[in-house]
Amino acid sequence: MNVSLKQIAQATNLSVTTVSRVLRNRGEISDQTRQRVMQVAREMNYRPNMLIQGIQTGRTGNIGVMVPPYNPYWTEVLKGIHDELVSGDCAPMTLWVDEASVKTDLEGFMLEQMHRLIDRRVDGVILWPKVSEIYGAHLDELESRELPVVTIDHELDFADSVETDERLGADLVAKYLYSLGHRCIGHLAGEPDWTWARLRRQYFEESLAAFPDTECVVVTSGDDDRAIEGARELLRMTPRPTAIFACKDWAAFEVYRAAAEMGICVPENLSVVGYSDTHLLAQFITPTLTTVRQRPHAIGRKAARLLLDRLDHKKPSSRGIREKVDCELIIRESTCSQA
Amino acid sequence: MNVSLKQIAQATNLSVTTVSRVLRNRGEISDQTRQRVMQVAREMNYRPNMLIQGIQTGRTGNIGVMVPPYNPYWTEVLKGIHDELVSGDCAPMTLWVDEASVKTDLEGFMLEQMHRLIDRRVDGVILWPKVSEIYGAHLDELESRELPVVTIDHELDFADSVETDERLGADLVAKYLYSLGHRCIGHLAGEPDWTWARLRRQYFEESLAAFPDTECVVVTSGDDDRAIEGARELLRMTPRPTAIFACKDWAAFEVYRAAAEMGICVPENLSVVGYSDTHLLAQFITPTLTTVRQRPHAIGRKAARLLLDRLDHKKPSSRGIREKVDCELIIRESTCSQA
DNA sequence: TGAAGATTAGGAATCGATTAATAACGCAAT
DNA sequence: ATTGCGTTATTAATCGATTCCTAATCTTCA
Repeated sequence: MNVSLKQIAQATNLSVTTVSRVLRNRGEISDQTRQRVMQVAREMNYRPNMLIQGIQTGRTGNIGVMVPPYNPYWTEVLKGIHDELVSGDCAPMTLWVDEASVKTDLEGFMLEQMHRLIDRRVDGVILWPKVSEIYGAHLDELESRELPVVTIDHELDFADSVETDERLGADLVAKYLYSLGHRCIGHLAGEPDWTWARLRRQYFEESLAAFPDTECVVVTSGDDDRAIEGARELLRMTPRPTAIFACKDWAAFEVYRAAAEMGICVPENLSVVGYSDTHLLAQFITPTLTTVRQRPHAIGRKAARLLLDRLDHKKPSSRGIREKVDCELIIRESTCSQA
Repeated sequence: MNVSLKQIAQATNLSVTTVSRVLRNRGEISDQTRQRVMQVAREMNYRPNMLIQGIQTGRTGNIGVMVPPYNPYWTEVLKGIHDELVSGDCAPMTLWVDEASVKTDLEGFMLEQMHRLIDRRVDGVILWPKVSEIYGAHLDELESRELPVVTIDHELDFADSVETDERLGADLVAKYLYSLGHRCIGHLAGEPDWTWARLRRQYFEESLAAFPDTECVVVTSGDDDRAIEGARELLRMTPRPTAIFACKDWAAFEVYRAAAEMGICVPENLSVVGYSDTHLLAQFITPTLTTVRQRPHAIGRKAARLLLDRLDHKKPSSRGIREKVDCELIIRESTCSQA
């Protein structure tokens, strides 16, 4: 069981106040008293009770994190968040919202999860929301309580945000494919509910349009399960695209499968580019995948940093800080030049 | 900002006591008063303060989770823990201990992390420790405070544990490879620091020994980075094993690489079996990998359940409950019969 | 009308810790 | 001996909520 100041006070024949002042290093205390308290505290294995500090100062040192289904990318983001929070003497409380496993009343469940965080008096929240979820009741709870919020890969008007520099990523892919000689390029886009999917598509179209004689054909893949249908659709087009930029590595893999079905060789007859550089996937499929490597750990760190700064009132007035994290193109075997 | 009972009391001209009794549904309250309080509480967006309940009842509803580096398997375990805790109105506080990124004083860092949890007064802790870390100071902190502890894939004498039924997994692999005609079989073992690695090896040797005319050659791979060396070593042996059982999917992949280097075809000249059925790896490498599928989500759930039961004193006296979760053999392309 | 009984609401203590204000204490100077 | 100063420790209030105990109502019936 845990030891309280009272017990230390009894053991030392001092008042609770004195013990508190010793341990917090406040006020004048004689050396003798100080050392006696310190020693007894150590012997009794005393540890401060942050619940109390939470009540008194209004700061619990806990940061809520609400994320949709886990995946390798998000695991890295979470690690980044963790590392930065811990370095600031805070701790993350991570709750998941798995759309797939919540059968009914998704909004209700999200509200429940948010209340779980609020009831525990988290100092702030890091969110990874979809556009379709923006106006949910759970966000009102945050806003009305004036809890600092940071979003990732998405923007909310009342919150700060961190995201990959999508413009840069799109530029890298467009420029690279163009340099290989590709002119008719397909894009397998993600659900526009996701900010990143929308931007990725928009910027890619813009980037490609900056090069002469290029054409961009877009198909939206929707759910992961149906990505292969989008891939088939792209490959049935005439003229057939000589390269496909998939909105994420998983979708790129579905392009591989669709191409295999139709007897199209990657990369000889079709160059494929993914996005994320998903661990265990991009490097291990055949052929290995050319992809845009994001920096999820850095993104997580930045999000946490932003939140900690808010808590310390380092950015008092400004609302809606937008941070971008860079990315790079990793060239592997799935792309080659087009004669 | 958050609303307190005091503010509701002022708004309704009642005492804090009465407001509390209404919201907690204790004692006799007139319908009129009850409804007035309820309405005001709703209007003011009141939410209970679990910090207070934590102080008073000694239960915060937070469960500490301490894990080493993230990987797909662990992400699933964490999700299982989360799901079960949430269903029991608790929340996980997950802290990582990444050996690779802690340069010096790993033990000190683990103690720090444990203190982070203890200072926040978690009700219990779920651990994934290595044998070499068992006698660290951070575990003493748990034991001396009598905090309920559940370990995963590992056993500590003062804690409950949940792990895959390694005996079953070893049996499945041994029986299957034997049935394919393999007699000389290699095992690429993991560091014996890990309980699972030790058991996996031990049980596999035992299982295989139960079949006539079989031979099991074992090489310990050590770190992930050096798994390929172990694989090479196995493949240079005479007689060369016709099948290799790798302690985990990642190691199996290294066997693929070593085999490729030496011009050995999988599965024609070498059958390979992995362990875990790691998402994104086992299904996507060529050839797809025969492997033992574990149930990490179920393992996580069970661990959390065990802890919640402890908290409710459902298993008062018994110490060291050992739960096993079953597994199954997923047969894919990396294995074939040996003429 | 008055007392017993049933309702309903409030006061005070409690949980663990912090902090402002105050009370003892020793010591030196007058 | 008394005043005054500086040092050191204690009392009391506070944070938000709960709970035991008590007080103030209102009924009801003799």
